[in-house]
Amino acid sequence: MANEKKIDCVILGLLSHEELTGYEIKKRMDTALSYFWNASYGSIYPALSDLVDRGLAVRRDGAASRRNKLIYTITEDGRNYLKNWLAQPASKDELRYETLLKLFFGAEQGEEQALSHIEAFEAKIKKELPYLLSAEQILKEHQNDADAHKYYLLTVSFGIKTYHTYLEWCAEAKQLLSARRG
Amino acid sequence: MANEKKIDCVILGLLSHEELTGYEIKKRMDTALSYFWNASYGSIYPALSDLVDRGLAVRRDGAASRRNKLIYTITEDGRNYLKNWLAQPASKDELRYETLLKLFFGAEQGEEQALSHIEAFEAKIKKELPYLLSAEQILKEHQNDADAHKYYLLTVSFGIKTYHTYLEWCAEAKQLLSARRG
DNA sequence: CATATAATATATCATATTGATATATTGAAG
DNA sequence: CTTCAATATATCAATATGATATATTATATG
Repeated sequence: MANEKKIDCVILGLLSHEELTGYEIKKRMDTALSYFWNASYGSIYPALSDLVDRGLAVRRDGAASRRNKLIYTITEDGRNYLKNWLAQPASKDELRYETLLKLFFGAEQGEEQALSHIEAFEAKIKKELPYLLSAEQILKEHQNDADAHKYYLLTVSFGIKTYHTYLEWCAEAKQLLSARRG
Repeated sequence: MANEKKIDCVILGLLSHEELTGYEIKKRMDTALSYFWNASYGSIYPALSDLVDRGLAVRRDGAASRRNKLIYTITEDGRNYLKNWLAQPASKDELRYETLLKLFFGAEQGEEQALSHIEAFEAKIKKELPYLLSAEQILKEHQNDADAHKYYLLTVSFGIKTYHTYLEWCAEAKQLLSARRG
């Protein structure tokens, strides 16, 4: 055990909520999960075929309705596989912030450049925050509709809290760097 | 441009501060950078050989002093390569938090398990926080010794701020889940 | 109504990275 | 004088990214 591929688990997790196409899975990833998890088409599509081969998901041809849409549904085995993975402690939580990395080596670049990295980061966070806030709004309203909403809300509130902290840090960091220039 | 491998840039960045062995690079990564960047031996050692081949670093045999220690130093070309990369905007900032991922799919596992994921996360953060706080202390005392310290301090304060927010969130999340049980 | 554009949809592949493991030396503790 | 932890380099299968190719459908615009 504990050898589960992450991509299989995320996909099964999303399929545990609803049946989806590969494209829709990527969209969910880019919206609902993007502030704590990411995946590319290059891992999603092969993983979907693999999950079908292993009987953890089934593929249905949605062509009846329109175009070559392939719809995936989780199986009982898939649900058990997911549950087994969920029962294990999280093996890794990590950040990969290129902004922080560039800032760490700031002595090599000077304050102007360091400042512009912070400003770009700040702008990115300010742009994403409204989406999280509106998601929170909607989730709070429909809190009792589905059990999944409660957990979704927990992760959204994590995102909102950390994003606010990021903005606080940006303000302080900018001040610290600017002050030294004057 | 903009095709720089991340691993090359982190290594050159660390070498811009001081000459290091591959093992020491990994150690720096695991301590000073771990809360915003990570890398494995499997990427460090091949990258070092590659950097030497491309003239961005030089390898010196430290065997004179002891054992088969290979010490790496950044070259002028290496420094220029680093500066060029630093001048470009950060291409990606992302989290990869398995804890949040498992929590997102909480409906499939129930509140007990969700709670234990949060508790494990909380414990991990509480364990790491003191290291950041002591680093902050030391950096503040030696703030003016080297230019690099100022930038290091910026990233450390980012870590401290976000970790405190994580702990706040943990408390709220635990309460939310526990309240519903009673 | 034609057509340009954006969104939907699947797929592949070279390149990058992880995670695990193997091997050996050195320093410190008991 | 031996065991244990730390130092040190290295490799490799498995995994994931990032970029790109291709085609269809829906929508907007002159």
